Amino acid sequence: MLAAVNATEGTDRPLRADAVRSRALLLSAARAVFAERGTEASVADVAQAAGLGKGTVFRHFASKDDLVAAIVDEMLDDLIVTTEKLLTANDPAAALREFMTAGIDLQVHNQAFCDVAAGASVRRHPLVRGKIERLESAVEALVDRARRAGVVRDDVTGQDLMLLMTGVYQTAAPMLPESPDLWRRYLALTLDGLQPQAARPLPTPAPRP
Amino acid sequence: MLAAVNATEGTDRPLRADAVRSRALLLSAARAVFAERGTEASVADVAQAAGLGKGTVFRHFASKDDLVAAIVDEMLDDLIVTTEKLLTANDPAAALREFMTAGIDLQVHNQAFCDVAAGASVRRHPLVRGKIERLESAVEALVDRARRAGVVRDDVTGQDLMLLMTGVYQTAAPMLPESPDLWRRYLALTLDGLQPQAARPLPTPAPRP
DNA sequence: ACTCAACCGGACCGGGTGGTCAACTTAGGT
DNA sequence: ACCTAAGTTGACCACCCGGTCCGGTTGAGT
Repeated sequence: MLAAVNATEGTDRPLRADAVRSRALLLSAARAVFAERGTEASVADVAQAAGLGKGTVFRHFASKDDLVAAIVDEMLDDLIVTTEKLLTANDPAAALREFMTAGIDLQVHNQAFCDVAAGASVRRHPLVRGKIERLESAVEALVDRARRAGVVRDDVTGQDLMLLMTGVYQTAAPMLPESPDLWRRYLALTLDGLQPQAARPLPTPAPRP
Repeated sequence: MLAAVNATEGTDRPLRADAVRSRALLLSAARAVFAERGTEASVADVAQAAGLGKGTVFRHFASKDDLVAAIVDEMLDDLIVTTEKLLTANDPAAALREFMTAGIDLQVHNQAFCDVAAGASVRRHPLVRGKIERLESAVEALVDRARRAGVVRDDVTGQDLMLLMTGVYQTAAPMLPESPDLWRRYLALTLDGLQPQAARPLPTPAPRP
């Protein structure tokens, strides 16, 4: 009933050796299954991929949402590290382009991240909310720097960049099986639209944060 | 078993009066339900909205896919008419912009069309495939005209426009409840990227049709 | 070696899906 | 008025899902 020993360990007694092993198998399997089939893959599939029973999943994670959130959390950590590294890069324009490339590439290779980027309900999970906010501030800083360097139009915001990252992917997504690199075409086109030279006034303001 | 009297009528005996009425109620309900909740809304929900039993749905449509296809077919007809009308408009640049606006607006107000545009399986339905191809040629002609008038970069294709139409919507989609007009921002940004003046060479060719 | 709490597994539950069917109702030609 | 084929219905089926639970297993402190 109240066996909520999930999330970060260490708060309670240390896990037994077999439980540590199961947890690792579970996370690894969930990473693979959610990457391939998205967050809608079933708990039973994850359990089977881990070679464990379905009940074991719910021993380690109170709900499927918690399991998904744990995996998404990892992915966001990676992207945050990448993005914060880019904040110290020499070329602000290249840094911005590389952030977009990294974000889209992640979606191409990870269906679960597509779901998150496109607004899956796991976004509302407290663990994930916090990470998204941290990613947002890193991206905001990235755009600030590019704007000050005059390499992007000055009416564009960090949130715009986040949304465009998913939008560019979604643009190419229907053709993904036939043209796995098509997203680079639309990324280039979008980056052209972000140039200061291309700027015509935008009709709708960026939404409140 | 072989009661496939669906699709266009007239090939078989005329429908009985009550069947005509039921079919109309069904189509009308399906239009509303799928528009609001997408193609994943259940057959039972459509039946209830029509005030009919679930069995009646399957008398008129052999499968849920066929029902969805019938509704999507109607939507595509509307968009095709709009697009072909724009082929005779005076301003090729405005025509192109209006096509994008119409396509995105349709997605905003019709969840089922979002699903189709984003690659839902109903795209493979023969009825829908044909209509999409007809829409594609109309859009191709629209882009040709704009390209010849020099108002869009010359490396852009009709398929690009189709994909960008859904991409722009998807870009703004996560913010739709809070900012229902945000898509206009990203449409403007994308149109800026489509200007000949903004053009830098695209890294990936358009996919084979 | 013994013990017991921690752990595991899979049958099971309630709810939802697309699809089927036999019993009932009804339209419409005679 | 009547008869029959067409139409309607909701219970029913098989299958899937997330989540629960209890009986059997096992790790680890003694």
